[in-house]
Amino acid sequence: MSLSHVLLGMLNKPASGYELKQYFEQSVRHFWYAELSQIYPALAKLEKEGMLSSKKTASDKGPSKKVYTRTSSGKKELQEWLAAGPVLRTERIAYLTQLFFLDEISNAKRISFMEELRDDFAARHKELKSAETNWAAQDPGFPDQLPDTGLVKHMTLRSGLLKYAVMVEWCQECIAF
Amino acid sequence: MSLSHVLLGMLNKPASGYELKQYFEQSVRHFWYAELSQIYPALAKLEKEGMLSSKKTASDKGPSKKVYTRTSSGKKELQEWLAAGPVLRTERIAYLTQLFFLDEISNAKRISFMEELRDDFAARHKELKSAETNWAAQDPGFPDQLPDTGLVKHMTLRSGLLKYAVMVEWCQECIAF
DNA sequence: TTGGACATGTAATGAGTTACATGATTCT
DNA sequence: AGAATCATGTAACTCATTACATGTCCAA
Repeated sequence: MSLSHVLLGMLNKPASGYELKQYFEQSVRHFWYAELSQIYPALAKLEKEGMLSSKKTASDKGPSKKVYTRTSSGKKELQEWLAAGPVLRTERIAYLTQLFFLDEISNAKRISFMEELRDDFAARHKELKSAETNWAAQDPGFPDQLPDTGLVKHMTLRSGLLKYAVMVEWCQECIAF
Repeated sequence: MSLSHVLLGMLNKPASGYELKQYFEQSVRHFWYAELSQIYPALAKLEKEGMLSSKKTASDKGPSKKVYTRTSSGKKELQEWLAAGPVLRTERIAYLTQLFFLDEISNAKRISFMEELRDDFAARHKELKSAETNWAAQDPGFPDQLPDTGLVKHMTLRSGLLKYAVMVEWCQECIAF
């Protein structure tokens, strides 16, 4: 239901598959993941469906690339997806599932599991914090004078900061217990 | 990588596919989802691999059912999965992805999107809260005298309560802005 | 007797992962 | 010359969703 929509969202500006993968890693990566081997066929399919158009373009570094542009039909599809409201309760959170069954392993292993989890949440929090710092340094309008585009990015960023902060505390509480 | 492990975890006590689906809806549903049409073949595969054994058993209500039991090999597989540490950064959270691109729709639509999101978080919080209340009513040992099994369930429940509470507040903040 | 919960599956399709394959360009 | 990065893909496989198909047992 979804990589296509993510790509349509990212193709706000024309880009090649390789570039899209890089943007992925810097932003959407925190809540969506895709391999290049999934991205290329997805782009081809979107083009076949008329949501994107492409043209070969010389690259500044490396071989020539296939740059995709979102068509009006692609934009419409994206807007319909968004206007239909949030896609809810489809998340699959492996670590919570594991935690739910964690009584199947020893107490020592449970603790190191929770420590690893805490460390990862802390790392994610730190990543977001530094993204925020960089943004603030580069953009004088941050965080109060943002355009719509920046506003929703900021909201997304903030949800991560709040969530990971709570989750780190929660892990500490679990470990302490 | 995973429905199999979830099933192995739930087969702590023998159960049929139909029963497992019901347990799913009551517990794991908050962080994992599976259709019956996915569960049945997964159980069959686990049996073929020697992780489960099954036998046909009469039901109190309805036709006879196929009750699966976890074998020692199945238990070992589960423990290895858990001992390998948390499966991290594989979550795909559709609503955050949508939010990230939400500047593509009108302000009015953005607000109703956030309201719907907030209402769902609030509903999830309420579901967990009532699960906690029921548990407390039925179990005199709740929450301080829990066995390992109950302890990890409580930890999981608590993570959801904390997370959804923060997310509701965050939505409010977004809407107010 | 009919509707609902109980019970188990298959088939077709779509989405995602892992492994493989190829080649251009740039930097050292 | 060799390594790193840039660039695009295919193939085989696994996992997940949607639609279909079938049938039992019980209560109203």
